[in-house]
Amino acid sequence: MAPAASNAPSNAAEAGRRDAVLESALLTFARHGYRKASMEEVARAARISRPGLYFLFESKEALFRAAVGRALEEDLAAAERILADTGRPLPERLIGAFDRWTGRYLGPLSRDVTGVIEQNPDLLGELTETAPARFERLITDAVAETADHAKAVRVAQTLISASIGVKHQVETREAYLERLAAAVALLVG
Amino acid sequence: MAPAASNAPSNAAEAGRRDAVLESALLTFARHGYRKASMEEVARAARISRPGLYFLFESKEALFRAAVGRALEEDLAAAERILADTGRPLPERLIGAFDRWTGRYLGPLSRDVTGVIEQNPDLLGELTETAPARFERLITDAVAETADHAKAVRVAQTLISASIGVKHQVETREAYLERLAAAVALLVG
DNA sequence: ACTATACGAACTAAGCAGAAGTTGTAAAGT
DNA sequence: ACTTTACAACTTCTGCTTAGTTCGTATAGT
Repeated sequence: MAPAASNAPSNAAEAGRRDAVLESALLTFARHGYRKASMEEVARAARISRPGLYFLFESKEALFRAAVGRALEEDLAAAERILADTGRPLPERLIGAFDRWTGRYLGPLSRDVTGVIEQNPDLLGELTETAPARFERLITDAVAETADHAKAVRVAQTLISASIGVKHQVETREAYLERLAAAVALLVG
Repeated sequence: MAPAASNAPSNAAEAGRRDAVLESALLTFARHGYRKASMEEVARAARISRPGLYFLFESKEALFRAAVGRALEEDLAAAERILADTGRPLPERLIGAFDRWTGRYLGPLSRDVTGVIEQNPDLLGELTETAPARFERLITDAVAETADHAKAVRVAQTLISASIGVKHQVETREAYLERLAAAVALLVG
């Protein structure tokens, strides 16, 4: 066991530092892929030294898991927040949640955030299954505001399938949102 | 120009021969991919000699285009036939059309028919765009039986997006049909 | 209307040695 | 709580040669 790599941050400042590193690390992984993104490059992007990275994270794998895990948690939390804002109409909230979960990662700039996650399920473990399941749960619960549970399940599943399909059909976030809005209007009108 | 490779079949028997060759050729291409499927192997599967293949088709590319083109045409024609059978309820016909267009190519046996098409758009030319566009047209026209044109367009697009999404989510034809049936029931009920 | 055989040109795969890059750790410094 | 520098072990890339495939065509045969 190395003396470094304190996985539990001891104070708020250190936690913020970790978060900033995870943020830029995810972008670097997304840009070059897990394998071709070197720890050197990740460290440079985070403006720390490479051994400094190993002080914060045990290994490249652990760093990758933490970066993806954090992004997923944040998107899930943001989606939950958006859906909970019952002041706004349900369709609007649903579109907001999908935008945060999927739309956000479309377009030339960050197209491969999804890709780098999908292409390394072995490194991420159960995350690749639990996170989408949690998102489905959020959508189902939101839809259940206006329909019984059984129907909400089917509407949520169809919405998610449509979202995945649209993601494969379009190139831009705008086009995604347009098509998704149509699906939402038809399915929960 | 070679004296062989008569692209326009001169009689019904020769056309049937070509069709049988195209059928097995598509399966061979699907199983090994375009590059790794050799003309030798395609010929063997079609029970003719390799020079015999060159008598029927100008080149490997032409054979591939013909094989994919024929499959697409047949699926499109079958979908059109199914949708035209107005004796059956619309949802049932829609599911049948989607099954022929997409469901048919799911599962361990022929999983890569779609793959070999998607991975060689350069060899297929505009086919990869026109065929899906024609399928969308068929679905839109069918949905227009029960809704105005503007809504039919949106319903058809959402149905197709959902179909693409489900295809990426499931492993078997049965699971695909189950999820698609739910989408159809919700969108054209 | 094909089959069998053969052949050149081009491409692909396999092996392999050496260079370069990467990971994770250590040590010393501030 | 880091940085700089350094190092061993490992993997990946590069360039090269050789060997093997594969495409497309030709020719002779039935």
